[in-house]
Amino acid sequence: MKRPTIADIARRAGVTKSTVSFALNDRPGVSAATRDRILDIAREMGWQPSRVARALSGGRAGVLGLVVDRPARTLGIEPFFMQLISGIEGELAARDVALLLQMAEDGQTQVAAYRRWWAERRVDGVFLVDLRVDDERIGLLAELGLPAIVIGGPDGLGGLPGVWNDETEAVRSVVEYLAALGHRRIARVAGPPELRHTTARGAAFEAAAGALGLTTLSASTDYTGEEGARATRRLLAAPEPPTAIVYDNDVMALAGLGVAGEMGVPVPGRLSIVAWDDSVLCRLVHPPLTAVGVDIASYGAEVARRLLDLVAGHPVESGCHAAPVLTPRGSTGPAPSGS
Amino acid sequence: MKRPTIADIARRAGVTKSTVSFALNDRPGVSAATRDRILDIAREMGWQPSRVARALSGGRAGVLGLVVDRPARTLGIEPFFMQLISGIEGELAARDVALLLQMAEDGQTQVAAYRRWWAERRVDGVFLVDLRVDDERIGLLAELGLPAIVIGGPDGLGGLPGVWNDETEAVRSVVEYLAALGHRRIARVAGPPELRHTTARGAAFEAAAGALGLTTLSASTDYTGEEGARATRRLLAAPEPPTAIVYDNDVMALAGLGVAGEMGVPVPGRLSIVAWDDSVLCRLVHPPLTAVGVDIASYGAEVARRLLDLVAGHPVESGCHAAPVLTPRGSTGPAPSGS
DNA sequence: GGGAAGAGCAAAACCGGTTTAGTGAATCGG
DNA sequence: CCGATTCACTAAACCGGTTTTGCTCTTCCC
Repeated sequence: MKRPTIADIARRAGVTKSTVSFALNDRPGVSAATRDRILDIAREMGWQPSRVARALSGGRAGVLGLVVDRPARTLGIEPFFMQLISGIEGELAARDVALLLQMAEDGQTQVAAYRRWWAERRVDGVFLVDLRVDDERIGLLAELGLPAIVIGGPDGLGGLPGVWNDETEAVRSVVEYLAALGHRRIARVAGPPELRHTTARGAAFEAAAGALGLTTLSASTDYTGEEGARATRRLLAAPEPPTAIVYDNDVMALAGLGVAGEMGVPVPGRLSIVAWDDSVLCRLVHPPLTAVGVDIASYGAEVARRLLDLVAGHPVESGCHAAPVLTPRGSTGPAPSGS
Repeated sequence: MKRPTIADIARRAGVTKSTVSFALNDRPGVSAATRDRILDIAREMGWQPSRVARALSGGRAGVLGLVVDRPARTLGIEPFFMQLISGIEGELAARDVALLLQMAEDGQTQVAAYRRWWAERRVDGVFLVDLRVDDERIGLLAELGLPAIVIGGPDGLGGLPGVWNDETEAVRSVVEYLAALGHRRIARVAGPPELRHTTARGAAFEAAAGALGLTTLSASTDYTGEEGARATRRLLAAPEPPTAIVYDNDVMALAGLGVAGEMGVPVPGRLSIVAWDDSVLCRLVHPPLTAVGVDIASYGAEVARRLLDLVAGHPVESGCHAAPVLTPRGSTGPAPSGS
């Protein structure tokens, strides 16, 4: 099956390519009669513009790119990215913009991916996720002049616009919630320390706990369930184990619940569990996990809208998307009286 | 930062665009000296071909497309797709081919997506996943002449090449495994009946159970954890509940385990649970879930290789990728003696 | 030594759009 | 009634590659 081009339309309408182009793009310089005739013919022939040709003639490619750098074994299971992509997608599909996805194992590959996309003129703009402490991507994108929006923030954006969720408040509400239940020793199983995200949340956690005079413990992980399980095992085996653990993602919280079950530690009897990144996963297990999080899909949608604006040439400023909400469920309860 | 074009290179090398093109593509008609000089200049200027321009001049776009049609709330959590995409990606990235991803809520949107990608010349080929019983996409792609490969099979491909995993054998091994443990009433919590995948597995399940004289029960779901939980609740509340349940994906198995816990049904004491689609998820909970599945990432890689071959013009035939493997873990055990 | 073959490159067409410059006719103002 | 504008459209350049055609200069061979 062959695709009609504007030249085909022009031939049938008895005009030139340029007139067809003007008519199809609703630009002045074409009489109403001619315009209608051209539109009719285009519709009848089932014409659709070639994005490739449009992109070449200086127009936009109609493609945005996202590089995800977490290891595949984590990604497969963490709902966050799929939710995020789903939200982004919804916004893009409505405007006939496509999403290019790449998974990169390490930061170097990731930088290379952005650079290649730019050099090959594949994308009009990119999303930046999982900002690191000294992120070389920031400088790269600024240098290339590739429109980009940072998912996360508000610090370290280096001039790039970003969208984030205000976690300070949420962290405090979680800590206060646990303190109100009588917990005095609380632990945090954190994500990779090289992520800005992790350190910011960690600082808020320490500050909130300190303000209430709580003792804190913490462990760093790579976000995988395995490391979440290992960290939990170590925390619970300590002479003075924590009575509550906050996990930096839902997968690790799930793993923590599994370890507690395996070690015979009742939840929430002797251990309370809180998951960051609320997702369906948290509601499926028994007991269901108390969790804190935002609607990730709407987060993705907002980020997508801003990047579309940016690509369109409109000024875009950074902003907060939402404050995460704490949803108490069965995995948290009063601290054991013995401790 | 501006990107160098072959015209820039030609100017610096004192030759024409065509000579540069020939040199850069290793085609005859250029002397070794000129070729080297051109390559040096190109390297020095950091030239990269514009995929857009290449795509326009009859070449390939260097993009493959995947439309995923499960509802976002399932997708977010089901490891399958991320694993699959990860496997596909690995193969594509090595060849500088990009992956276009779209999520479509319903079949109609999905068909529209493929049609639009084709009309806009955005992709060179597409992956087809979650084949339905009467899948209109098959006919569409054949009509459009868009290279496609079906993930799943072997039936209903309508002339399109496909790759699948041989599940008949695996289903039988699961049923025999449960029978050997003394289970006589086994249930299956299946995926959507409109998927070919589901009906094929169901037929194999019934056949295997029938051959061993087992009683079977079954429930249809939409693959979400919620429906998995609901189905489990109904099955367990029956006058004669099954002693083992096989779930069509890992998320529902997880939900089933949660429901069992909630209802006070010990696993594997009174209920054995088997998950299809083995994933990290299965190893994180307590007890860990007995599961059957294949390495999905390598599955994705194989599918990607075949589609790349197809797009390159090489003949590609259908084939089986692997036979799923049963991995017994803690969620299965001897049938309760009382039943 | 003259014709054919072939190497090495230039010139130009092409892909399918967008965009600018140009043209002839109708319209307008004074 | 004539010059200036506007209107509707044509012609052609352009984006950055690929590919075909054509030209020139060697080289080979009888």
